[in-house]
Order: sequence, then structure tokens, then C-alpha cells
Amino acid sequence: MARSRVPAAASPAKLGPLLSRRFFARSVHEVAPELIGATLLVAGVGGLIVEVEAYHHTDPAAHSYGGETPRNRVMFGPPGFAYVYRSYGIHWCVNFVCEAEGSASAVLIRALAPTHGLGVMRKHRGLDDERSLCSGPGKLTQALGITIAHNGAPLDIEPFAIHRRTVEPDIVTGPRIGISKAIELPWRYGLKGSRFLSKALPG
DNA sequence: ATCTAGATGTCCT
DNA sequence: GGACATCTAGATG
Repeated sequence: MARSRVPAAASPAKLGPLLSRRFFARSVHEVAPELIGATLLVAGVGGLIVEVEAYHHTDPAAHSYGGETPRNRVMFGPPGFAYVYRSYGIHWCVNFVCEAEGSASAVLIRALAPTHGLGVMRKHRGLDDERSLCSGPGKLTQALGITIAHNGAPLDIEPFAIHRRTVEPDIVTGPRIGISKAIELPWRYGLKGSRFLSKALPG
């Protein structure tokens, strides 16, 4: 039997104003939930942010926890820039640096609902399934073409463009994924009911 | 549906 | 050498 209600396909929601660098100059725990429902575009390709995780310098699960290294250097810089790192030797993952210079805190972008440039994303991913295009941190960077070349790039200048959300979404929280330290902290934020999450959240 | 192995950069002991 | 903010393909219930 068909479901009683089929979730609407990811429709290009009305875009809010571009987020300035200053948007990120606050606690990761304020910024992370506010990013749910915002639209991330790289060279015009991307979608609605439906899942993020917050990481802070004082957090054992954060890359910056052990101090500055060549890899995490951007995390220790000013807010409003992209921190890109290689995960498991294979994938790229993208974070937005938050708070203040030296705070070394960032929000990991984990999943998008694809809205812009579906054809480009399918080509980058070598997949057709819309649901699999951006439903994970490594998937979305591949779909959008984000690589180490974007490490340290400002988030308010092309090719990056992040549009403020225009509606207040229902947000659910839970433990972060794929970490072994501080696993109890509920610093994963998701859009309630979204079918583009990397893994289900309550609600 | 859950499980496993394998891909391998960067940091750690 | 081992762990890790992951993903895929293939095997198995």
C-alpha cells in the first residue's frame, strides 16, 4: 500500500539573505541549530541543510581538542571560513568555523536535501537516487565538488553562498555519529522528519 | 534488514 | 602500528 502521505520532494525553498561571516561569530550551540533549514550552495549547487553536528575545542571528539596541527589550522582561525579535512583517507568533510579566533570550534555539515543543480550532483556522485546524493558528510562534499582546495575559503564569498532560512523548522537532536569520545553529548541537530538525514533521528 | 571488509590521509603512541 | 567526525559492495538473515 502507498503511504498516506508522501513527503514533498525537496523544493527550492524561498532563499533568505546571504549569511555574512558575522553570523558564525557565536557559540556553535547557537549556530548549529540555526543552520538547519539554511541553504548551502557551492557554485550554485547544493540544497537545504538538514543535519549538522557541533564540535568545540573543549570537546574530546573535536579535531581541535589536542591543539593546532597543519590539518586543523583553519579551525583556530576566525569564524566564517570553511574547514575541510579528509576522512578515513577517502572522503572530504566540510565544517563551518564558529565563535572567535582561537576558539577552534566548528559545525560539521552532515546532510542536505538537494535543491539546486541536481544534474551536477548526480554526475559528481555517479548516482541517480536523490536521497543518496547528499545524505552524509562525505556524500555532500562529493556532490557539491568540495575538496581540500576549499579549505580556508570564506563562507560569504563565491563559490560559497549560504542563505538564511526563511521558516522556523522543527529540529530534533541526538548523539553525534561515528565518534568514540563524548558519545553521549546530544550535539547532532536534524530537520524533523527529513528523509535526507544520514541516519534517522527521533521524531 | 544487518554485517563485514576494504579503500587509505592524518594524527597519535 | 592503530584510531578515526565515512562510504560502498557484497554476503547473509
